[in-house]
Amino acid sequence: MAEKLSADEKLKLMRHSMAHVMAEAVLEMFPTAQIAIGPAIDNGFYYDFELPRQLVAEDLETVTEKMKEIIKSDRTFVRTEVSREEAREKFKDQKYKLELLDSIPEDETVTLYSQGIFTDLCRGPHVESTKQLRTDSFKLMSIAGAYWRGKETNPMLTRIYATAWENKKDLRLYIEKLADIEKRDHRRLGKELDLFSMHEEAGPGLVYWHPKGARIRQVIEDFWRSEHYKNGYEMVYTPHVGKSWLWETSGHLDFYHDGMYPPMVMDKADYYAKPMNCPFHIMIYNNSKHSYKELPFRWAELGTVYRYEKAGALHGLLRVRGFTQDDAHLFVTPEQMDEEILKVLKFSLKMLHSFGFQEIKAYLSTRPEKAVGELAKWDAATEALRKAIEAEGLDYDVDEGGGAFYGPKIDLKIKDAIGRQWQLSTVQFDFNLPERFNMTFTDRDGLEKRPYMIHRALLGSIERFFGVLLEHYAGAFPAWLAPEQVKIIPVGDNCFDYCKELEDKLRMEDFRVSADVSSDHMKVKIKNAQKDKVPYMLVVGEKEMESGEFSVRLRTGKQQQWGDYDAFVKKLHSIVNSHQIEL
RNA sequence: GCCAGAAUAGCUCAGGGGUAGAGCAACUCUCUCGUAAAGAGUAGGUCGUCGGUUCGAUUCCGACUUUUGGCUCCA
Repeated sequence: MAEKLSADEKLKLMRHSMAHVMAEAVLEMFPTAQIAIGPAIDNGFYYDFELPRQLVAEDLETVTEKMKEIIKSDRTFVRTEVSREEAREKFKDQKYKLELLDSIPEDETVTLYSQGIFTDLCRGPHVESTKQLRTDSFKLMSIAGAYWRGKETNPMLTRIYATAWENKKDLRLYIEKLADIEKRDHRRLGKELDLFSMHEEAGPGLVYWHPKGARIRQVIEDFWRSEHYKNGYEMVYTPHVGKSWLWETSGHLDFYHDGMYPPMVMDKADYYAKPMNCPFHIMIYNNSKHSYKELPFRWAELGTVYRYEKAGALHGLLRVRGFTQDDAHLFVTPEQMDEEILKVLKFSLKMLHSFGFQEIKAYLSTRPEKAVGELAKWDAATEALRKAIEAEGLDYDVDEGGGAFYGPKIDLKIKDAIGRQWQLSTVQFDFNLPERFNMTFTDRDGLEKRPYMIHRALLGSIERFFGVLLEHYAGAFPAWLAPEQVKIIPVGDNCFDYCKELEDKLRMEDFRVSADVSSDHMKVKIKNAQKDKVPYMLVVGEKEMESGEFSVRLRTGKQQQWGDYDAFVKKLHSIVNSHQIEL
C-alpha cells in the first residue's frame, strides 16, 4: 500500500472494500447466507449471495444502515496468508468460497482479508480501514439475479448492485447522469415523439413505425441507398421466407436452430422466416456462372430478418425479434480483397460520420480455436482487415480468437453524445457459406475458384441504429433527419391563409413543414413545436406579412434573422444538404 | 429461458375488500393573441388476461401475457 495509486485505482480499491462491508452487513442480517463473489465494477460494486429468503426494497435500506455502522466503527482490513487447509476450515460452511478456493492455482498464495468479524477469501488489496470509506458517497441500487459464475446451468444467486464514488458530489453527479440517460431513453422518446410502438396483442419484439418515425427511417434509408449506388453497390430484393433446403445447406438449421422462428408448413415443405439474408444473395450469385472479370459483386439489401430472441433479452428497439439489416455481401477474387476491404471500411466511416458520430473505434477479431477454412485464407483475410484499419489510422483493439468460426471480422463502435459505446458496423469474412453452397468463379487460368465472401452491415440494423440515434440526439434530430423541419406559427387567424401558402411553398421545396392553424394560442403552438423538437419555427404575423422577412426561432430558444423567404430557403437547403448537426 | 419488480383513462401517476381519481392530451364553447401552458364545460376506465378465496375482488392468492432491472444469449 506504500506506492502511490492513481485516482482510478484508489476508487477501485475503495469499491472493492465496500463490497466486503456490504457482505458483512448482509451476513449480519442473514447469518446463514452463502457469499459468492463481490468485485468492483465500472460505477461501483456488487456482491452475490445465496439468501434464506427473497430480498425486498426495504432490505436495501437495512443493509445500507448496517454498512454505515460498519464504516463508522473504523475496522481495520487485515490481510493474512493461510494454507489451503486453514482456508478450507475457515470457509467450511461457505460452499461457494470452497469452490473458489479449489480454483486458485496451486502455486498461488491464498490470502484472507478480515474487517471486524467478517473474513473473505480475497486477493486484495483493500483500504487500510473502513474509516477510509465514506458513508455518504455510495448507494445500493438494485437487486438482481445472477447465475453462479455466470453459467446458465448453475444456481441463481441474489446480486446487490451498488454505486460508489470518492465523495458525495461525484455520487450526485452519477445519479444526475442516470437521470439524463433516462430522459434520452429511446423507448421514452419514441412514445413522447410518437415515433414507434410495440404491441402486447401483436407480439413482443416487433416494431410498429408511426408516421414520424417512418419519416426519419425513410430519410436514413434514402441516404443509405444513394450512398450505396455512389459506392458501386447494386440493390437486390429477396424473399422473407425460404424452404428448409436453404437453411440446411447454409447450416443455420444446425447451428442456430434455437434462434429461428419455427417453420411454416406449406405443400409438404417447411418454410422458415429468414434469420439472415446471405443464403438468398448466394442464390442470386449461383444463378449463373461467373468470370473473374465480373467480380467484385457488391450486393446490398435492407433485408428484414426474424430471429427468436429470448423473452428476457428483448429491449426496446435495441433488441427485437424482427429487424432490418442494412446488409450487403461482397464477392471478390483474392486479388481484389485488400482494396475491397479498405473501400468498405472507408464507406463505413463515411456513413457513421454523416450521422454525427465522430469518435469511432475498431475491434479486430481473429481466428478462434474451432474454425472452418484454410489457415492461409484466414491469415490473408485477417491481414487485409488489419491493413485497412491501419491505413485509416483507426484506434483499434484485437480480440485474439474472438472471430466467428467462419471468418475474421472488424466491428466498429461509435461513442455517443454522453460517451456510451455502441457497436454499429461489422465487416465479416465468411469461409463457410461459399463452401456449403459451392460458389465458384472462373479465373483467368480457366480454373474454377472460390470467391471470398464478405458480409457487412454499416448501421447494423435499422431499428437498433434508430434507437441509438434517438438516444444520441436525445430526440432533437439535426434538420436533415428531423421528421418535421419547420413549423409555421401564425400569430393570429388573420395570417392563417398566408401561413398555409407559405407551408405549400416550403413543401414544394422538399422541406418537411406544417403550419399550425389550430385554435390554440400562439404560445401554446410554440410550446407544442418545442415539445416535438421541431428545429425551426417561423412565427408569422402582420409584421412578417408586410416585410416578407422572417425571424426564425430555433428549438434551442434562440432567435435568428435569416432574411427574406428566398434567403430562408437557401439557408435551410444548405443546412439540410450538408447534414449539418447544429441548427 | 432464469431471478426480482411492475401493469389503474391516450400519456404521467394517485388510490385502495363495498365496482375509481388528478394533471396533461382529446372534444365543445368563449378569447384572436408577438416567441414554452387563456378561461369554462364535456366525454373518457371490464383497474393487463384467466382462475381461486370472499356475501362482495380493481384491491388478497395463483397462473398466463406484456414490461422494467439484472443473469444468460446475440449467426
